[in-house]
Amino acid sequence: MDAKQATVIFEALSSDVRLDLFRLLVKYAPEGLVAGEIAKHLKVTNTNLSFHLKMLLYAGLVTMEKEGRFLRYRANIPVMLDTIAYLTAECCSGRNEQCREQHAANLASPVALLECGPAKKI
Amino acid sequence: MDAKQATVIFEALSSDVRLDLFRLLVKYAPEGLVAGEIAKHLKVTNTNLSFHLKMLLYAGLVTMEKEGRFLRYRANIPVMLDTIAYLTAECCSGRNEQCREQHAANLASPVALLECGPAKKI
DNA sequence: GACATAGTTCAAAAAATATTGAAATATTGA
DNA sequence: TCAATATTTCAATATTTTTTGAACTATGTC
Repeated sequence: MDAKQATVIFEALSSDVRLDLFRLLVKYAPEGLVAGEIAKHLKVTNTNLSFHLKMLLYAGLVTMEKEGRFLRYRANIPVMLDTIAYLTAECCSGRNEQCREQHAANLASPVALLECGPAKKI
Repeated sequence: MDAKQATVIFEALSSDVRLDLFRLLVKYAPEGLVAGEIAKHLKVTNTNLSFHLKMLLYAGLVTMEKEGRFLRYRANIPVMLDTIAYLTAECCSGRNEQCREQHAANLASPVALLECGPAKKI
């Protein structure tokens, strides 16, 4: 994955509606949902749902399959895994061991977050 | 991390300029860079750089520290690790086995070592 | 064929984001 | 103190994204 593809994916995930949408499809994986079922779960008009689904499709985060007169959407998990791999590479930049240790420490004691890289935290 | 925070982070990463900016700061971690140094690396006006840095700060992805008359910016790696943990949880949603298989099939990248599933981080 | 259903596309309006130059703030050094 | 430097804030403009309702396409049913 390159930076351009990554920004398209982050843009796809940067709206409340679309993140909810994607998480819903993950929840209903691997069967997915048809558009009408999605509309029942989320409070958006059909038109707007189409718009956001198209953005997720463009980013490659979901797939679409025709099913009679329905359209079934599914989360594309491998693309999400590639995204995670990209962030993992970007966030540590060759300091993977260090980051992994500190992340483990973070999980062990969430209050005292250890720093990975810079010695500052918010 | 909740969905609201996640969308703010994805929004921060959804612009070419800001993704480049964040990756630059990761590259120069843990020392970070002062604003002027950043401006030399990226082709952006100072004003616009300030604007984008502020968004990354708001998302928590970078930290700022005063240094005489300079301002030093650093990537906040723990926040990125939390983001990866969030995506890892979102992408599999209780179907860890299935995702792990897909991930194994995906492992062309030498970097990605994350497993899938909420309680399985690193 | 006529009709209802599922979902999309289109065009316009509304809202949010990005970029710019000028002015402001703060720090350093002479 | 004065001038130079580093960087931000402000206000205006340009651009992009989101939302909406109406019209359209395709499928299934009677």
